[in-house]
Amino acid sequence: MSGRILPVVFYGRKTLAVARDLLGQYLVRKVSGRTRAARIIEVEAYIGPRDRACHAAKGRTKRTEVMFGDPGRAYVYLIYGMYHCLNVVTERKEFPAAVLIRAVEDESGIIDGPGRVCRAYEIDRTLNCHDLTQGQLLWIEDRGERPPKSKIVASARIGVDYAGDWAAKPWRLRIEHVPQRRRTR
DNA sequence: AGATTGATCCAT
DNA sequence: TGGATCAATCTG
Repeated sequence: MSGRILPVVFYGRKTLAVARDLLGQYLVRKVSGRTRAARIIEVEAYIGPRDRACHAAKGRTKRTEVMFGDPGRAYVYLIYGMYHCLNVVTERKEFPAAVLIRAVEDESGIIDGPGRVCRAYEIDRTLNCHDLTQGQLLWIEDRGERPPKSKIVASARIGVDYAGDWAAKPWRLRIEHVPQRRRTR
């Protein structure tokens, strides 16, 4: 099974459009000679220097630098000293924005939560800044399984209460028929 | 509800 | 250079 590797022009668009269009696409990971793929079912958008939930709102630092660069790169960071989160960089160069991959589905079932996705697919900071458009190590491809717009449900982003008004933006997108794990926060 | 865990960032 | 913070998850 294979599909069309998403090119730079896919990523270099408005972040919400990229986020929506990433749903149903396949995250593909090649590690030690084995290739695995998982369908993306939930994402979150982080959009620009004014979005207080976006790491780049704190400025351009070594960590956030990749978000200011070319679209189609991976932004991978360590959170709580234990888990990794995978984002894809969007928009034009110099405009910091990204889409967080929050949940996927593969033959083993649903992998819910960005830390679990990275753990299951062996994604860590060695892949930070990785070019997702080259079909090597890690990429995203279109297998023609994108959901209709009517099946996408939007809600507030998770774990960004510190972001004031920006926390309420409905920038978390999920394919609706996929059951959601209960969350207490 | 509380513990875990370490890189990062900024104020002391 | 220390210490608060954190796009999370696991165990109770």
